[in-house]
Amino acid sequence: MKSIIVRFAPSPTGDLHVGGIRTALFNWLFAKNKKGKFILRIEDTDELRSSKTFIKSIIDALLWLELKWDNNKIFFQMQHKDMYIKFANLLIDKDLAYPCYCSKKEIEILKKESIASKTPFKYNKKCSNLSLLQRKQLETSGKKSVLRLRVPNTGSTSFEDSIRGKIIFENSSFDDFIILKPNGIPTYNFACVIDDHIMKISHVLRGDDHISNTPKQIFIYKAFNWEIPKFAHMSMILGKDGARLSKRHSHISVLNYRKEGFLAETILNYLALLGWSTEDSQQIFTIDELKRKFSLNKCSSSPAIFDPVKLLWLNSEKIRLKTPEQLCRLFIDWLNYNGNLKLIKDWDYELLTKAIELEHSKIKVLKDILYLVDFFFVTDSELNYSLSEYKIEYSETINILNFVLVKLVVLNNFSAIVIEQCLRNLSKLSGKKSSNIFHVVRFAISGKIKGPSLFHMMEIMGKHKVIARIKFFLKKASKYERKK
RNA sequence: GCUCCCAUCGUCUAGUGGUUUAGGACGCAGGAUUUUCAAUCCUGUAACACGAGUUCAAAUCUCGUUGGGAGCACCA
Repeated sequence: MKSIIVRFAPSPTGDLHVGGIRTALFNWLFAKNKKGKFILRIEDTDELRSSKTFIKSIIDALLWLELKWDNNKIFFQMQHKDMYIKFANLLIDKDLAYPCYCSKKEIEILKKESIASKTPFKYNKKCSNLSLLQRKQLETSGKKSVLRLRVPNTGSTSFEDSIRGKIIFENSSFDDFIILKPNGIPTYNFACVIDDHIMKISHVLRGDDHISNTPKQIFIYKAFNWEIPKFAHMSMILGKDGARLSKRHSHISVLNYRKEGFLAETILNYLALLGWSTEDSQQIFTIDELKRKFSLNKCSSSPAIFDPVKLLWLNSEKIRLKTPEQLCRLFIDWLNYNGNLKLIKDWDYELLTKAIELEHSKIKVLKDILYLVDFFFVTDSELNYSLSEYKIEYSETINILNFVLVKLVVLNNFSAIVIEQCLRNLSKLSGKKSSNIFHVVRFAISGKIKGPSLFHMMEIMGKHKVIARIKFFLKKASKYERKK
């Protein structure tokens, strides 16, 4: 059996967006599932728009998502310019391609004419039958040429798409397209075929925007008499407005999701769900499960709209599956990635882990941890009391807190259970509603009206800090009241 | 304009002629639980684009209509 080799071939003309990552992911999953190879090829033949920055960001994104490519090296097309010319010469020798001396301006005029007459543009083959002598004359007169492929103008070309089934094109709808630019650099379709051939690519898995390139590429395969790989075209990912993500929303790099605190495996899991599914509609997968279960015939042929709300849900599910220790590590790595590690430089990691455990169910993105647990670590005066939502009146608040203080000071065992008992007793003793007591204490020590389980939060904070906080709050409150 | 692709709840999808009063997930609404916020657990909400045909039987097959998308570069 032929060995399975696939490739991901981005052009470094922009950051990798979710559409690009999905293509990479499906190729990678397909390779892993079939125990094949996954190759990374950078299609940098567009000299004008390609940049090193984008190459770096593409590699960074793949590394973050751990979509590792095989052979431990990256193929750059521009490092193999000579190879394309060699192959092109082969076609000239067999007269399957010919140089064309028409200038860009001449072609422009032809195009305008075809628009005016409402017929599709096709190159008029003006240069297709020049004699060798004529070519030489044009060349010595300084005329630049491109290389065009001879395309059959009768019959049809078809291929069996692994996702969509048979797709047929009439050959007459194609013209003799350009395979080599005047500077000797190949055009996309030519370079793609040469590379896929020399890399022994067995399956070409890409976005369905390439469907109409496929017959052109088949013309090239046939000209060389090469074996044609299997093609599979997956549906596009669209934005909320139903427009293709890769164009109008192209500024959204996947690395942005990293910055926001999404987990790499969330991105992969979610993207896998866009255009692929299992019979039981399973939603949450480990990466190993994805590798094991992925198959092309479960890929959908209709486009999918990217839903950030579901992505967020999935991320919180993934986060819930982590241990507090793992999350703490992930959080630190995330701060480090964003250059914000200094924000927690005085924080005690052991306390942080406990705090994370306490608020685990509320964390949707890593970013959330910061504002969810910061009150454990900041100094009393750094605490921002959000008074706007605070409901209980001043005198009552002072009253309760003074009671609480007296009770807490004498507590030897400052564990959640004991604290709870203590505060509930206080409620009975004083006749004050327990919910009021809890509310007031919560606000005094955290500055918030929402938060983790009160008694656990107090236990973790420790007796010393809890008492100090309450005292600090009382002082602050009395000042505030006097000002009023 | 030409060519190609696509069409099930708001969104992602299951479904490949009868097992379907169309299943799951996100979302949304209501309830239970709870010291708050979450989480959790129930319950509910909502779809086969339309029209012909094939068939005893169609979301599923065929054709047409409509709608959406992509491609038509000396971009990839």
